[in-house]
Amino acid sequence: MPKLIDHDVKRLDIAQATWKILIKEGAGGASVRNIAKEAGITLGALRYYFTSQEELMAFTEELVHEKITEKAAEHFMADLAPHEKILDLLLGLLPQPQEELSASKARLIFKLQPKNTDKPYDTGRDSVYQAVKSVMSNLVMLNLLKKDTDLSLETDRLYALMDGLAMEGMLRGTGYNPYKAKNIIKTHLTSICKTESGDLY
Amino acid sequence: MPKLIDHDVKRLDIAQATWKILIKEGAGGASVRNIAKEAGITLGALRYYFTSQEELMAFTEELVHEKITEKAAEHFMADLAPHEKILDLLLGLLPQPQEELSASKARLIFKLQPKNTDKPYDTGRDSVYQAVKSVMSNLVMLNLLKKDTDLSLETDRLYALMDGLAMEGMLRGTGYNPYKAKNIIKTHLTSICKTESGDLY
DNA sequence: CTTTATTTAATACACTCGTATTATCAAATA
DNA sequence: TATTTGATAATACGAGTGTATTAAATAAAG
Repeated sequence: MPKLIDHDVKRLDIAQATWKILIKEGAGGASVRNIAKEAGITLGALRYYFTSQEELMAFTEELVHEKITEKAAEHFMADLAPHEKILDLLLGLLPQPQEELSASKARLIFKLQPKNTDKPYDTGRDSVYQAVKSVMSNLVMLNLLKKDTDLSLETDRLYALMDGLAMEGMLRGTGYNPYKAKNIIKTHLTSICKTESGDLY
Repeated sequence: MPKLIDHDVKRLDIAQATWKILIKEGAGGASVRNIAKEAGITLGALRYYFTSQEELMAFTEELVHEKITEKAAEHFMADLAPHEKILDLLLGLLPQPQEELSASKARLIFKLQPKNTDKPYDTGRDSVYQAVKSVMSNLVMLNLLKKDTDLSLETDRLYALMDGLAMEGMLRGTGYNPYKAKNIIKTHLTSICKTESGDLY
């Protein structure tokens, strides 16, 4: 009977506005009023689609993680050599310059946002950690890792490196050099892979 | 003529209270009222010692960086084998469990705090970056690095790794395992150092 | 056209924020 | 002791926050 507005589409619109605000002003600027203004709706309209700010944030965070997981899956299915695929995948997890809706930055902001629940951060729900795990698992399958590699340790090492690089990418506004990040990841992959098969990276 | 209260000592007290609040509640909880309560003084008293919140924050951030630089210098002068010194130094830059006033956590919080100035983050003023640079520089002096090492790249790689590990340490409350971090750093140092001199780490 | 459910808009409430103002208290000098 | 100056305390102001409430507008169904 009412106006024909797709509820889910509108929720996506609002979540994207939230996303945009988060990147532009950080978590501190993500007030419901700011978000409503960014989405071009009023406060009441926003509250019609999301009954609380917490719900909106959870929805947006989920959206960001879905986007990252999706992107990683696409890279996995690319028609490239394994080492090329892996390199592209990892680079895709970092902020890109002039990226309007950076999933990497948004993920970091959510990750660093202190939840009122005092439970520690759950890496199991981190899309980037899952992607890194997949990458390492693939390297094992392809028998590319050096002998006597501690898989768990190397997974955590690569994960920490990715988080550090992502942070660097987020904090540096314009003067961020993605080529440097690419070279760092290449160096890292080379150092954990067997050397016998030549310089893959 | 007045009460005999050392101005600078009191400013340090307040800065320490700020530090404590930052770690306990994050940057969002660091309101002047919260800080005053933590320091056991009133709002007016706080404003007497710091004319603005911004000044207080800058003072506290400076204090944190001084503490880190100091600690790193101590480690450098320790009477240990070079590789032991370096390992201890790097570990000292990470959050330690049950550490009341963690300089590492406080530094990260400041680093991630979006300044109203839109200038990008200046690594030159980051005490941890300086420490990492010193470490790498030392490895060069001692001729411990592998041949054809890209010093700038490896410095940035280690820096990113340290930031990632520090983040992990900050986000995990109780379930944080410093031994894992130690092993990761050991592995990393081994991978960038020459192998001929045996397993140093 | 009227009804009805959906969507929007506007305003209000209680709270916290940083800052400012003002008066009061304490102690060392004269 | 009186005075002066450092230090403290209490309160207020305007802005911003999340949420709640209520009235209005919209468009499909009868």
